[in-house]
Amino acid sequence: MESSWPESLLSNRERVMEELIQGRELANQLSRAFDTRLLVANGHDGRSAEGIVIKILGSFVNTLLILNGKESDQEFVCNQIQGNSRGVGGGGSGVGGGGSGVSDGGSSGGGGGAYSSSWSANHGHAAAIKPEDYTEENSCRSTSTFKDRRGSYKRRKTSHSGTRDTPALIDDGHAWRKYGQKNIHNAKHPRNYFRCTHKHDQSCKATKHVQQVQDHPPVVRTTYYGTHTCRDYLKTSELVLDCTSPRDSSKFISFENANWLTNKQEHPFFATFASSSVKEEVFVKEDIATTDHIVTSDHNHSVRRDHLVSHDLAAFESSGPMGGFSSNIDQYEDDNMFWKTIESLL
DNA sequence: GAGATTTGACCCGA
DNA sequence: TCGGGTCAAATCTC
Repeated sequence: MESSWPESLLSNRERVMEELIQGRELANQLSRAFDTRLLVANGHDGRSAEGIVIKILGSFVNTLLILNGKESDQEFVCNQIQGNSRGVGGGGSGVGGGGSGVSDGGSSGGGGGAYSSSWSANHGHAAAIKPEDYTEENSCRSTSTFKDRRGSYKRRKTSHSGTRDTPALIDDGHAWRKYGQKNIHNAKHPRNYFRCTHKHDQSCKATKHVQQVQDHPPVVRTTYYGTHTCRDYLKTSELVLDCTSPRDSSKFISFENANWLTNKQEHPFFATFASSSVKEEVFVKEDIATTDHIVTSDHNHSVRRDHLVSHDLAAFESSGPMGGFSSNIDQYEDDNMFWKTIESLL
């Protein structure tokens, strides 16, 4: 089989594999630690977990840099992460933080979640509601005045993008603003309605509905509608490894809540470690329809990174400074063998 | 004072 | 007609 990988990447394959294997090992360690609650039971203060998480991040960062033809030093990467994780732990703002932004309750320490398969099928479809639909003519019928336009909207049709069940409200990396709450017929808990904070300034059509559907154990169902068309570099960045055939879907790794204002000019990748969030989350999605693996820690870290590997090609819109990453990797999509190996590792 | 949340009103589709 | 989705004024929080 002739590989389409360039020589530089071929020579780095082993290193990539080593990094990924190491990352997997570290992730397993962390997973075991949380699963058995050893961190608490043994009186750990969380720093051991932090170290593991940092190593995992460093390993994946190394992998990505290698893939991008850049050398890296894991120790340096870890230092970058640790450096930014100090002195910020108590605060936090933006999505999920205390203060501004819809925080999804700010209770992101829950843990696992699962997307419905419909996410993949529908993600990337714009919401049925379009700005041009909101004309005076069709949105303000009857006797409503210009000031009193409550309820004047065009109801969505089929823009359902996916659902996610989690034990608690989670921070999905986007800035949401609550715009409504309704008691639902035959439902124990009210449904909360959120829209993207950038609905108006960037015409982002993404919305979501959040409703607790179960008490014991608590299950919160988040239903997403539409896709984000906003560019919030202050809070969100996404890194994609769009490297398999469309049939096999994609892998993308997102680093969310990145502060692109910090050093972004010099190296946008490392700029992602300048976050000021309070949560740390490693989210590896193997297959939306089958298996989810989520490892979440919530011990007052300043680093919050989502590593999301999904099968949704359309999910990632080459956004912001990370766009080049995707294009660099795209050309190697024929090498399924290698990426299947990576996939199995992840 | 700015931005987020609450809450009742209004509209649409089934 | 009813249930659900959205709007927007009022209120709250920082």
